[in-house]
Amino acid sequence: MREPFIDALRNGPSVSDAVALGPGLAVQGTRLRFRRNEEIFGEGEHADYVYRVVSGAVRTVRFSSDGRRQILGFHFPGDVFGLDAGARYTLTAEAVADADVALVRRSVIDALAVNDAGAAHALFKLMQLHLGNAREHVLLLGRRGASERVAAFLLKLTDRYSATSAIDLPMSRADIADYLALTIETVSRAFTQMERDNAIHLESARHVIVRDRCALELLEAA
Amino acid sequence: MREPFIDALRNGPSVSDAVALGPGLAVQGTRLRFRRNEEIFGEGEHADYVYRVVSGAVRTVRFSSDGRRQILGFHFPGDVFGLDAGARYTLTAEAVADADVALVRRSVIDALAVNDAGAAHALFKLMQLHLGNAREHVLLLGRRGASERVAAFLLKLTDRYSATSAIDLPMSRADIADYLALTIETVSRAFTQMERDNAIHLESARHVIVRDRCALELLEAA
DNA sequence: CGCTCGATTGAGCCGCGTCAAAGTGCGTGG
DNA sequence: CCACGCACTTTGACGCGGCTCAATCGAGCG
Repeated sequence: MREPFIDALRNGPSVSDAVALGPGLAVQGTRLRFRRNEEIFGEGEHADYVYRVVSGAVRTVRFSSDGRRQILGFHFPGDVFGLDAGARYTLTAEAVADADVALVRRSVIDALAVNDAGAAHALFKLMQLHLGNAREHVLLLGRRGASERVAAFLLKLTDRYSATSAIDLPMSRADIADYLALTIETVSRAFTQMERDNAIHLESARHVIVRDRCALELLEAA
Repeated sequence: MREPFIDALRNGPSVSDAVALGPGLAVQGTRLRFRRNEEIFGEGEHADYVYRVVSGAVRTVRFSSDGRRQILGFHFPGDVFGLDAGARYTLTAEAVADADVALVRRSVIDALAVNDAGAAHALFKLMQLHLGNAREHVLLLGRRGASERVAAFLLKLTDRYSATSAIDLPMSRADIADYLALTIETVSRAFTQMERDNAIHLESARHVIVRDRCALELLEAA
């Protein structure tokens, strides 16, 4: 059993801090830093904490018995993760890039929800959001081809996390592939094809510039 | 805008009834009957009610712009649906077979949650359950071949809804295909192959008997 | 400068989708 | 009760999109 407060010693000093889990839902928490690919919590562990990304990026993952992995979601600054979970986590969370995360004891959250109906409602809203994301993910995997998936992925990133047309990808091609249920080769080919079609420009592998948003939206809908 | 109480007149008499949405979460509600393929609520409508299956079966669906549909889930007696949803439903619910459903005004639920922390917690647990199901669905679509998906589908049905090895399928091959993101032909071939392998016996198209559960589990994990 | 990991590109193959045609069961009406 | 019709299911032939295997390329870092 890992213990985040012990990790705090490994990862550097932790600070007590106000953690805003949602609108009207701020509680006292701790802050931790994780390095690239470091595990934040693992499937099956006691779900004693709820997390929020402060900086960097986090992925939530599940591994199949055959060794394949499926990334359930990427989480960026402001996103909450680990809230879904009963007694134990049902998935693993890892840092995609070096990340600062805030964490709050679940017991604190539970106590707050009992006394504060507004807080309980905020938690419910968060679950709605996560459920909606999971549903979109099902749609993405169920009813779209490779290039449509990649296009949808890029559009989602621009909409949520970037004010400009430039996207910084903190994750590898392997991460993208395991999120979209494709292979790295197929993802790479989709990027290349989009650049040929002048829909995007690959400044580098991890830095994409959206040239023609409409072209991507067309691809996504296909 | 459709109004369930008006539907009630169309569908027959409705009765006021205690509706148990979860452990320690029973409220006064109404009961309605829907016929096979009838719409219970549609994507985009005001989400004024939460539903629970009393008898029969219900599917939740989303349609793509290209006309393809994805079934997000099947709901059987005891299952709650329509709870996820903000102001409006984000998906459509239809009766797979003739179904009795209980419905409760969302305002009643909200009011209950404000005053009763236990009720709020029960609602949260329901959302956790739904989120877990959606995640399993992502895993199913992301990392499994056709026969593995069908095997997983059958096992899920046996585990949840059947005490014996006999499964009554209320849904068509098209429904199964749109849930598993396959074609009806591929689903049909998977069934046939399983029967050849003596894993199941197809008493009829809608009545499956599991002969070798281990074979199915082996297929599922593949 | 060279090593290593990640990304790209290419060739070939396989599983599932597509198209097409029987086959089956069930409800309806004669 | 039987005959018909329609909807659903099954089966077959074939093509294509994405996976596999393999080689090359490129960038970050010691």
